Amino acid sequence: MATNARADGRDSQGRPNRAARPRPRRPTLRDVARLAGVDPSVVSRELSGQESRVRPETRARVLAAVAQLGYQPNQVARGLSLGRMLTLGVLIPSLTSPAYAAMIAGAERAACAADYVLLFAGTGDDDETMCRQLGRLAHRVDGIVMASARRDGRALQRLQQLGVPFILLNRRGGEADPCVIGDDEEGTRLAVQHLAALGHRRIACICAPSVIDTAVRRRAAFLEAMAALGLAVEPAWLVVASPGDSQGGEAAVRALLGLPEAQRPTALFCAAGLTTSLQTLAALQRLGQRIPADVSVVGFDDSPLLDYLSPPLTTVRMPHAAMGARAVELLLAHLQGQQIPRETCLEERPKLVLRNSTGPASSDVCSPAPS
Amino acid sequence: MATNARADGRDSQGRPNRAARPRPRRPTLRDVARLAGVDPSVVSRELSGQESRVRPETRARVLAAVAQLGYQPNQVARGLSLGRMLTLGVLIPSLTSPAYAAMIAGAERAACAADYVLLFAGTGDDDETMCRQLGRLAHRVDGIVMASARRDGRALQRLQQLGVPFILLNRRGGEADPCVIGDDEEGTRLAVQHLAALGHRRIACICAPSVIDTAVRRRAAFLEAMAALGLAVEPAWLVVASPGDSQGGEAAVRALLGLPEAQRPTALFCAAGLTTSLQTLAALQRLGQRIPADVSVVGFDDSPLLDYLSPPLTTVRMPHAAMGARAVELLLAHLQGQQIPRETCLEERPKLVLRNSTGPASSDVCSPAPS
DNA sequence: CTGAAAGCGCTTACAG
DNA sequence: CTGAAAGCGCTTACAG
Repeated sequence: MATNARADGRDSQGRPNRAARPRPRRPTLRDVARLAGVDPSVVSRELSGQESRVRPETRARVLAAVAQLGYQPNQVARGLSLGRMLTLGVLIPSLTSPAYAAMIAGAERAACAADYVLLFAGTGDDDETMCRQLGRLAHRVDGIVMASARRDGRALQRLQQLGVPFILLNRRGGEADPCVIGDDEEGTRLAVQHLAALGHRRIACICAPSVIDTAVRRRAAFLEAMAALGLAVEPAWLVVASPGDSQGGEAAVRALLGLPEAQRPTALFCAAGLTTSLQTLAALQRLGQRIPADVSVVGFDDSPLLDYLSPPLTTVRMPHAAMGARAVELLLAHLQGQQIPRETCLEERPKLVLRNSTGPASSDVCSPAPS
Repeated sequence: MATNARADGRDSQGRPNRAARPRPRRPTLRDVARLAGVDPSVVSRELSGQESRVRPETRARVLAAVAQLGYQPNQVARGLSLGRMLTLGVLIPSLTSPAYAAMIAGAERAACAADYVLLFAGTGDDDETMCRQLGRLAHRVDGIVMASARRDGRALQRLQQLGVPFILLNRRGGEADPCVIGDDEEGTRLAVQHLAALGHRRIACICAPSVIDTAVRRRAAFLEAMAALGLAVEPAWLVVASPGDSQGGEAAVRALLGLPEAQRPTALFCAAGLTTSLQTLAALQRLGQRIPADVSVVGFDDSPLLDYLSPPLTTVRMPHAAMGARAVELLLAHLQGQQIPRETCLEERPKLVLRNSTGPASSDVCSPAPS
């Protein structure tokens, strides 16, 4: 380390930390009123933007005083008075997951635009932690965005009991729980159609377990898309890999590769998220498969880092940031008394980001590709 | 999409959204007091944990009332009364950068442990946005953690003027600004020593521009480490790549590869962050270099995804989460009137995560490696 | 040990 | 248009 830390909190000149100097009292409404020679309520009215409630002459005095003191309203006091906190809570499984990080970034942007502020709470997608964090947040916010794809656990129930307006993000709820989800069905369709267009007829789907709401929807959409293309699906092609399992991708690959030659898929749609996709890719290569010559792979969820893989991985990119923003916008609309739809599926379409992990089905496929 | 959204905000049974139902009024201190038949101040004292200020008999009544009503104090009112908000603000360049996401995760953990809550504001590492977000946060928080490695801009000055206690995270400030940084010097040393131990004598260093505080420290530490090993450093081996520049890695590699054979580095220490490291790796391979056979590479900042690169990239891993946690802990200590050091360098050491991007210096190196 | 009062900084009917 | 008052939900001296 370059510089010595001084444990006495003073710098080399012996002055106290700037941050430790007595904090100047912030000017209040009353300070402004006194300086302008009016009643505090006048200042309040002027500042709340209620037009023409105040005489121009008075207003000038007030504004001058505000400027002179650099007055900024205390939002906490304002919140207490209004019975609103001007704050939203956001529960998030992981700040280090790119998908959720993107949702949060979008949420933050939307909140900022509405002059709301966001309180975050990490949950590790753990039910107990979610419940605890809900309790912590509930009393400081006007509404809660609960991001998670998990359907099990008691967090949703807790949320309902809390009496705080909320919206779910990235999962569906019961009949009365508003939610925002991405169009995972369309994303799945894009992946399957792309693979089919390359001539693949034996396509496997690696999905997360059914407690993950997105997994349920992707699996169903996969089956639908295959059926729509007239492609049969062997039960063995539907494999489950838990996103938390560091061996999930490998186990899935082994199961698939262990199938009799004629039944072995030529393409994999790995719908269980980024980590599992990477595991799958690595396991395939470790087991001697060339990608995409021997087997094509499409993953779910994107990352700029994917460009640097070899081969770079083709993936479905969801509009995560837009989802986060939408959740906040809807919650805010709801707080203002507007009706909001129970389920909102983003109209921003998922995109297939083409890289190099997919190619034409190898020629030893029994039947020719459909034109 | 599978389900129809009903724009009227009612479910298929015509009931209003759960979230739209009239919000039950939360019980207040007065409700508890009334139920327990005591004065609100008694309840307040009991709940603030001031021991033995209340008769056991009374306490029992109060606690029963609290339990019966499920009372939870309104933290905003509490904050207003205490003159504290029980809230910290965190400015962060990007929620989608793994390094900052990790710091934030650590910060959140520490805040949670102290019953504080965190307000986040994204800045894009843009000075104007930072200033704006500071203004937004300043009046709702007891203190601010400003995370960023940038030294330019007016955000720090703004922060100082605001009069809100603060701490910088991942950069040093002026003589009076408390900060928390990682031991980038040690991280750099690890990288250089590792490379030297493999027999490399011509080691290049790709750094971010000098407005990035960590870049300054890494470059200096690189020079020191090289000198300590008795290794000369050609000026041409010190190359600058801006983390924001999508071509930065490639340009650096071209410059280095363009050097006369005898002067060409056999190893690269890419200290400009994850993205630039990946660009560098890709550019090297695109230009026909085998890694590590022709050239060894060490990157800065880690990610689980790096395991899946080919070759997997050896990197320096900084204790980002611990840094974030420490910043919060120190700020909190400071808020309680404790003196805190002006500069805190994490004693958690950086780790060198060995993967496969480094190997012995190729045999055509002029001089043998030092034992 | 307990109660009554004042106050944190703001907002909003309600009178002038 | 402006002022005085009451109140948001809590805390904390100050008296009993």
